Amino acid sequence: MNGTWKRRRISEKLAEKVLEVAHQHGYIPNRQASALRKNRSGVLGMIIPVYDNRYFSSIAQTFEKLAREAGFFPTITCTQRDPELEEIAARSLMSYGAECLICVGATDPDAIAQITKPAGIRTINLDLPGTQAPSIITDNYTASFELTKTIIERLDLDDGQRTTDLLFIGGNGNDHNTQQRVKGFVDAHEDTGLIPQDNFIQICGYEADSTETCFSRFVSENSGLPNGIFVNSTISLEGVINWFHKTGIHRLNNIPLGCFDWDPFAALLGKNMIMTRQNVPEMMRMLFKEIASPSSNEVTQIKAELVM
Amino acid sequence: MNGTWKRRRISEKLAEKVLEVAHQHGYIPNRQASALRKNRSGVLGMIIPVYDNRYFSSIAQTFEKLAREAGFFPTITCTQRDPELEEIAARSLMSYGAECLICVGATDPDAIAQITKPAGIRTINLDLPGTQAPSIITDNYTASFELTKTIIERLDLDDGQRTTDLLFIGGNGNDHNTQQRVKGFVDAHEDTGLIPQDNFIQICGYEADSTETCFSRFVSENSGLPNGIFVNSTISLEGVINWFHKTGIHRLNNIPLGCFDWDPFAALLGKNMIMTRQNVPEMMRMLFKEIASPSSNEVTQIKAELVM
DNA sequence: CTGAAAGCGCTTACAG
DNA sequence: CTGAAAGCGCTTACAG
Repeated sequence: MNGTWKRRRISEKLAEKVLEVAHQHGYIPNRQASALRKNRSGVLGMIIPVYDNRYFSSIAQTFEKLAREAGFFPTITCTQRDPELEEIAARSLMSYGAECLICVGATDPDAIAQITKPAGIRTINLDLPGTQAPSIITDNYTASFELTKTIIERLDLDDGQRTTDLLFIGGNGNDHNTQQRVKGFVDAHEDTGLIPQDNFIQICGYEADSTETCFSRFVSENSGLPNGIFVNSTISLEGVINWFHKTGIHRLNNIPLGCFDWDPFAALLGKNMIMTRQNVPEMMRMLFKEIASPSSNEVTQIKAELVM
Repeated sequence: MNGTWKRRRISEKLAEKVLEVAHQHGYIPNRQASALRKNRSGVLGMIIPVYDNRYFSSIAQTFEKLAREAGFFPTITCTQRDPELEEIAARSLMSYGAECLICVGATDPDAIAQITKPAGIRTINLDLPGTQAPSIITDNYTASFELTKTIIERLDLDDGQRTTDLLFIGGNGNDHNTQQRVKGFVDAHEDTGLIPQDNFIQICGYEADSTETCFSRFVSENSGLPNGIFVNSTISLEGVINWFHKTGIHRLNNIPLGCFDWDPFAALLGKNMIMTRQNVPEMMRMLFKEIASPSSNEVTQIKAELVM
């Protein structure tokens, strides 16, 4: 049934007859048994924070397509940015025979590599880098630098003003991406001869709720809206937009709003929306190159695109 | 390692010692071998059209969460509304031992039930119904009726006008959901003493591109915008919004726009957006009820919610 | 009560 | 060249 008859003295005619009968009876090979014997399952596991935004859903969709085309069986599991769930999911995928584990935006990729290593299972990091496995990520610094510059150009600054009153909001202070994006944000200020205020950098988590709360507090402490906003992900953007929705959505039109990540509907909100679109197809291409021929534990950075 | 020691005369102390050593060595049980022997894999398979919209991504996310809570191993695969890929994916999931196959928005759910039946594998349909397995779907007729009524209320109709000039766009004429939504659309007209024009019902596929092309053609043939628009899914909405983006996004404010499906950013586009939000948590609750205790091949309809 | 054998559905090295 | 045995990592019915 698996084609090995070709290596035997079995006629094509007989083989076809057998295959035909098997097909009629609805025979489906048991890949679990095959995997057990061959010590090769063809399963490619992926853990990903969530499905419900364009960046991650597009990663999941492209990954599945390419994996199937390469003859693998893709299995994705979403782990809600919960490090404990990430470990459980990793073990579970290994239990089910995953040959290789792709960790997307994992809280602690090195901890997962630590689990897979003794079992001889490879790990590849995507979106957030680690040190124990090859990593493929966006060039967050450059993309953030460019996004910030573009927002600053659109700000309504007084002559001789040294500060921008531009707010950076959202993200996780412990993750590499947020750190690099803050760095790009700060450097873009300096590059323009401006300085960002300390309390204008609000790292309050990615979640919509926490971002909305944070933004609301910021506005009341600041006694008004900032000059412009840099939102760190579409997930956080939901929180910011919710605040505007509750307090007057038209105010969105008066303020330059940059968002790190892209969404087709969000891109059309307000008159001043600028979005960063990460290059998912290219990241996936690099991922399958890495799967096909393993390299060293280096970080590959992919350029993102500015969408206005 | 699997807990059966409790049925033997093995002391807890010894068991713990063994488990501890196994843990230190990074032992992970092989679920494929276990599944082979027990003839029970714990794998729950799901096929779904795409991940990249809120409705399907939320189904995927909730499914995974509940499956894991119920002790199953969820495996989702997206099949791009391609009937051939749906069959391949179904066979593939069966090969990997899926105990039960959940078909979400499948083009031909009965064809898949036909494949799984001989292997003794259950099928459950979600979103689109079939006749060979239990189905859990949205009450499309009622939701469409209500959405249409709400759009009609907002139309700027002349006194004595018999037609609404309200456009229905998007969807697939062969699928049950589109048929029911068109029925609700027509009946809501009649209920108001109005009639929909024939050429104002444009079933042009769900894809953004085909909807944009169709809308563009409609506007030029109609020599202008319709009075209002009923868009059949957020996927089709992307096409309509793209058209407005290219031709003047401000015009969105002047036209009541209803969309069957919900998206947090789309909900805030224009001043006249009305969205139908399908009740994913309730659908998932019913799904796991069905998984736990199989019923007959009936269709369960879940009410959707209107979001303004 | 418990050790050891049989067997799940495959693949492949080996004997004849 | 090819039939039949061994074995992948588990679980469980059975013998003693």
